[in-house]
Amino acid sequence: MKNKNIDIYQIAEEAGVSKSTVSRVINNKAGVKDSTRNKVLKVIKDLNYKPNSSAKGLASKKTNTIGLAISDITDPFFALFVKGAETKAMEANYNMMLANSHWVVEEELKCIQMFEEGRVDGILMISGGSEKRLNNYLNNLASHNLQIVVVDRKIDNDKIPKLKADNLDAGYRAAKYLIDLGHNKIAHIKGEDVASSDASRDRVRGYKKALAEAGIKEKIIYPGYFSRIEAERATKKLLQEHPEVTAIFYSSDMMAIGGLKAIKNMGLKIPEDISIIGVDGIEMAALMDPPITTMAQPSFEMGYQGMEKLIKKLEAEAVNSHNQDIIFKMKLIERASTSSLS
Amino acid sequence: MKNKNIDIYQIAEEAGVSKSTVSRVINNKAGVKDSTRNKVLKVIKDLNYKPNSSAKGLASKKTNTIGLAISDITDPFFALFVKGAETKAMEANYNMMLANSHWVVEEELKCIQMFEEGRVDGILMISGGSEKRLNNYLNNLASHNLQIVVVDRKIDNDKIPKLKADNLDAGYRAAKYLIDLGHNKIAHIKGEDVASSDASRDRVRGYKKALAEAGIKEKIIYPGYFSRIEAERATKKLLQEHPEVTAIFYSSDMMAIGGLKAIKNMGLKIPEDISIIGVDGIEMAALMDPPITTMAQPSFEMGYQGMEKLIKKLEAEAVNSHNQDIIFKMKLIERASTSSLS
DNA sequence: TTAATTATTGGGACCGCTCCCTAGAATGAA
DNA sequence: TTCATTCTAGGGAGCGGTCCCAATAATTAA
Repeated sequence: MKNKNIDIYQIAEEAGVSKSTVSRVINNKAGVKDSTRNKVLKVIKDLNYKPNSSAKGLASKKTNTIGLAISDITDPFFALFVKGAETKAMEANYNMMLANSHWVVEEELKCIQMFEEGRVDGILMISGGSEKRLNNYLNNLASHNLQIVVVDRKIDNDKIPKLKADNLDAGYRAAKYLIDLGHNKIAHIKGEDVASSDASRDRVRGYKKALAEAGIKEKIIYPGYFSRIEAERATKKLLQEHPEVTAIFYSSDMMAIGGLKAIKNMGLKIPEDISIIGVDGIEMAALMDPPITTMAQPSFEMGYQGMEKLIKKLEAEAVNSHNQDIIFKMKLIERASTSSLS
Repeated sequence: MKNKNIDIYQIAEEAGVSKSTVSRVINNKAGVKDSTRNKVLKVIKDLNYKPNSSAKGLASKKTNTIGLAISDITDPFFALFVKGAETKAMEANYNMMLANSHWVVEEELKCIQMFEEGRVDGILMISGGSEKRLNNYLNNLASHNLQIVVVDRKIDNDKIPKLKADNLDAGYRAAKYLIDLGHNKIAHIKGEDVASSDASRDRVRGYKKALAEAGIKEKIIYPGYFSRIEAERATKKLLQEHPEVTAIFYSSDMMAIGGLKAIKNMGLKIPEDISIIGVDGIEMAALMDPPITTMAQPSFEMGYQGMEKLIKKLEAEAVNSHNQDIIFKMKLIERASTSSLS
């Protein structure tokens, strides 16, 4: 019933050459007379032959696919990241396996394990999980010969290149921006409460640094857990407990959006009464009323370059020059949610 | 230098059995004494052995991965769809390859071709491309033994199960809802201009049907190309040319969001002056000011069930009962962007 | 207890492709 | 024209599993 797929032997026979020659042609290797090559190429085309990737992978130990592990594809930041990674992968003729960890470490682990079965040549991972598992990655890299590139993750292994946004700088500049506008009662809604997100922690540090530099003593920080809903609640609480606040720096745009709602609901005006600024640069922030000022991350670029670096490592083998980390600066996008203190 | 991966032979030797027995254990097949099984299992665990998927794929003609072809991962609707599909895949222990076609047919084709190299057991595809390529899918399914499930795509092949949202019904109910609110000057911003999107076309038909039923003669339709920006423009034009309009039905939430901006910019109020309703049910629509009423698609569910059907087909082989199509009804979510005509 | 069954294992032929090694063809030098 | 070189092309041994079939061990029936 099932249609047998054509294999390299059939091409060889049809073209009147050996499978070795066909293999050379497929892989574009030297040592084949042009006339022979063309003949084979024609047969391949005519029969619509597609080399079996499992066989190829088995024989060559190269699958030409890379595994991408992320936390949540519905998060606009990740989505853009994936798009960037995918774009580069396509360009370089790589396939991409996607695994969503839904923010839970167990699933993250499950993903990596799937990748370990020799399905991929390398792994690009971006996630904000706990540090505890880092050992595993070390292990994986060591025991299996998988190349790994991580994004926004602290890991102590110089074989693993790291890309990251400069979160400290982003936090610093966001707060500084508010300060320069004349604010001095500046609150911060941070991401995580516990120490599981480097990004959040660094942004908090940046915020503190800017305030310290400006001689502002009071640091008002509430946790928003990177959740819009939580941030909405936190904002309400914050504003009740600190009615003197005139500006809020949110560790993500989604949280800023939640905050915006809370602020409006309290009858306050943005930016007249409260200025708000977020982080991420997702499209949604620009569509709010008012559009929200933000520190934008180059998500697409991060995905693209992460994939690029991974592929380079894969293809360059020994060259160790590909192991330096890449730091991305965020970009301030001024919109109508912030204004100077009048 | 490279660490040789352990293979089935090493497990066999270590456990003092043959590779056949190890294979049986791995695949959980009957005919192995419990004591033997446990012994092998222990060795596998101790050595952290992971069967090579390429070898497995080659020998068994089963990769346990499915290919997902979508148009744009950064579109919230697709993202949720992917999440649903991914969730089901994980549950069933399948891997997922992701391919983004960026809305261009050429890339869509490229994706399929990658999938054809025996990397996947089946393809789940959702896209609004042109019909012209359908032949290819027929071909692919016929010549290679790939299972295919399509979403929101018209294709004349009863071997290919189709899932789709009931777009006609959605268009009908959206318009009907507006009519029931007392509106009778109802415009529609449709998706595509050309005949390339079934979804858009069906929604237009539903809109027309509702108006016809209500005895409303004048049908005001402008193209919005499923683009926020375009819809913003179209809305402006529409309102200039038809100032009598009191309600607009957009073929997508993103377009409704664009429209909302245009309407506000023209100094009109929503819903006092103009009621608007979208389609999709993306989170963003709920966050606008005012929150936008919409016909929500069960995107996650569609992804989940699409994947489920595909996997069932894969594992049931001959059983043809898995070929019926699945139709999803959309759900009206009333929000503040619509109100009755006063 | 012994023959007849049945439950467990081992052996070996592929799966479709890569790659090393060798043989034969073509080309160039002497 | 002959011999040394350089090109091309073919042969065959894996890669790490699956799976059918035969062999051996354990059970059961007679």
